[in-house]
Amino acid sequence: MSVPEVRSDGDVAPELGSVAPVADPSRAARRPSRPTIEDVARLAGVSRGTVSRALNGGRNVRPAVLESVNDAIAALGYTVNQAARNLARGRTGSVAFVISERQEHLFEDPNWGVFVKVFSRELRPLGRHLLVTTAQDRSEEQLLGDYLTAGHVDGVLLALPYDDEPLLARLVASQLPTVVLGRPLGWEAAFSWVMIDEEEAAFEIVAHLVRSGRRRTATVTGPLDTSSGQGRLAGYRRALGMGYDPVLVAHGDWSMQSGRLGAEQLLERGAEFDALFVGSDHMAIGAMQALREAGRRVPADVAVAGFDDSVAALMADPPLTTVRNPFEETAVEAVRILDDLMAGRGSGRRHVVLPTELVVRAST
Amino acid sequence: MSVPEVRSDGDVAPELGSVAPVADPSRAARRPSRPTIEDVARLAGVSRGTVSRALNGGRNVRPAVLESVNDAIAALGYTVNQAARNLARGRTGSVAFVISERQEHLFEDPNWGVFVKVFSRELRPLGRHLLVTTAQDRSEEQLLGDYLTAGHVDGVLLALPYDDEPLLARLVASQLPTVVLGRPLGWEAAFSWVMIDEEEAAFEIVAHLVRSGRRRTATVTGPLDTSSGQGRLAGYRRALGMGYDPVLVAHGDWSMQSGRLGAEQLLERGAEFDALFVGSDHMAIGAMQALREAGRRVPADVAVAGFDDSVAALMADPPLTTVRNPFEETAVEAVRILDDLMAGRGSGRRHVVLPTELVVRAST
DNA sequence: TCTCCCGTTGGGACCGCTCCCAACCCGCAA
DNA sequence: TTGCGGGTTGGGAGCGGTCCCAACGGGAGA
Repeated sequence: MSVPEVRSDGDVAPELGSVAPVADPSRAARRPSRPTIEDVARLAGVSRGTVSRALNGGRNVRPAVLESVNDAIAALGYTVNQAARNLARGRTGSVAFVISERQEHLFEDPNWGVFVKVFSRELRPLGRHLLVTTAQDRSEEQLLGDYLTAGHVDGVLLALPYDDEPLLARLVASQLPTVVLGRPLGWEAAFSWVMIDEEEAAFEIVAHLVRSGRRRTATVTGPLDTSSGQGRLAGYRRALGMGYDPVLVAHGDWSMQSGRLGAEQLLERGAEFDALFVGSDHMAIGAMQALREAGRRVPADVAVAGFDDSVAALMADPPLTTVRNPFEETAVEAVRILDDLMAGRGSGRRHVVLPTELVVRAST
Repeated sequence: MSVPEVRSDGDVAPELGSVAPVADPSRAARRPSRPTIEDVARLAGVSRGTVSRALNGGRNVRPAVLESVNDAIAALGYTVNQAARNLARGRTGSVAFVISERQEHLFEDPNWGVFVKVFSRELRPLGRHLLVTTAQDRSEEQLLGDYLTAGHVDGVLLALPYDDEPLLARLVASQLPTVVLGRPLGWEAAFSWVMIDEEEAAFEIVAHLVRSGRRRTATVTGPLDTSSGQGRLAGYRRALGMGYDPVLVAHGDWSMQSGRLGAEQLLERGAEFDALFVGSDHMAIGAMQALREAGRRVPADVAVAGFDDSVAALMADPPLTTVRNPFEETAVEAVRILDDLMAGRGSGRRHVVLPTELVVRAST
């Protein structure tokens, strides 16, 4: 796959000069062994059990003892061995972030990078790792399902599911704690999820277009087998009311390229419009390219609005009016819920809807 | 932090209707226990030790026995318990991807998302997890250093280090297997790394500008305390030879905004140029915005070239001429090297330089 | 035929932690 | 003084693997 142009296996730190390089005696250099709970116990003059209690909340440990244990921990630089703890507790210590997308291009979107970042940050204090997994197609999805339900993870954070996701059925059956990012169409009651009110947000941004004097607003939707695609279209439709006209509706798949195609379709079919609401910023940029190539000016001839408030919105020329999608808050909330689920706290599924915000820029 | 607009703690699957919801007896719902190596041994009529051998390469196991063990594994749906294996092997089973960036805006860049994706994909068959960690500032970096060197991970994949990275010193001291993505300035001999020939790539793209008839090529560099920033500037300089003129050089920090500022500086100081090489696609987009606002047309008045061939290059108008940065291959190679390092295979540091490719588009 | 050796195999001894039960201690009511 | 009960504490029994050593068996060489 990769063809190294140059590859030099250098000696061990030759730059050390006259300082004799330390000859490593053991083959698979095992790091100097860490202090264990036993070492802490010995130093603090208590038993393993007491140290363990001290480590886990300190309930039923005398304050004086707790303090001496903590001193010992600090003195030795002790940190708990997660593998041992996980084995003893019967859990795996990791959480999977499942990105069940079939389109490679969705990785272009920096938004999911925010999820990775926030998940890992929020999971760390919970003593859990983030395991990023992806499934490009059905067969990979099958394997992924096997993996997840085989007990390799304690919980699942699921991104952007399609409504026909067979994975959803397996997750439900396996009773694996799961939180869905977005609304799992058709499975709303079976899962906990965190989402935004797509419809309301779309309604507001289209209403903004109407308020600013635009007479006919077209749209390029996201894929309609996603809750986001559906919700945003519904909001568009509600905002236009009687003015809704199917000739003004084209469809895309979230990719920049599909936004371009969508706008081209609208133009080719002779639809007349002076505003365009696009289902995502990425698609909006593609659409603007198509409009420009067709000689339409933005916003003079056509006002363009996107969705998400991703970096792309600022890269566009002119900068895009859009809706801020609270990715960070979504991620934080999802981890919180998942933690409750994994700990067996609370009852049943949790459903959270986060607020969005209209961001007006020069494109409208 | 997040203020849920609506939050309903639903009952347990009320939609099940007349079907009585299963009352969960155990508090912290422990999943049905998985089959263990002991179960496999019993079913296959062999001992634990033999199953273990079969699981780990099957050396010194008779083919017939190996087969019956594999049958038992399949029949039971057995998968190894990583926590137990890690405990027994004295390893943690995870690898940290350290993003030691101070600028939040670097998360905008979808490039590092590619790293996350490829790392997790490549690490899975090695039985290791990817732990994504970040450090925004020095104090976080301190904590991160504590964490890494406390034995929580078996290896480190380090992204985009600055030359003053105190983290580098700690990693060297701790002897933690580490692979750097990019060249660790001043620490080249102390680490293994995977990089591209920044200088050569920059040389080629600037030479392309010169070849296409441009007389004066300016540049907006990346931060000069990074190897990428330095290397790309060096290539620019070498390509211009005698024509190098400091007045044509401005500096940025990889962000789109800094690209804009860099171009503005060049214009303000009255530098004359008909071509502009920008250190990254993101910065190039910012620079193009500044040029356009100053009334310069791209590419008619000024040809603009970027670097990385990220999605942004295609979002630009016109699409950017750039250099393809082989992120995926870099990630694959880095994991391969890290695996060798962690296993104690090979000797010393490894240094790999991957090839790049000039991508010519409409901006030049 | 009798060693010797090597490929196989079984099973004991951990790895480092949590969980749980029994023992202990001490204050307070009878 | 004795009995009782609850907060503390110690330590045994795993959790599910790997590793290593001893035992076994059979073919090759003496």
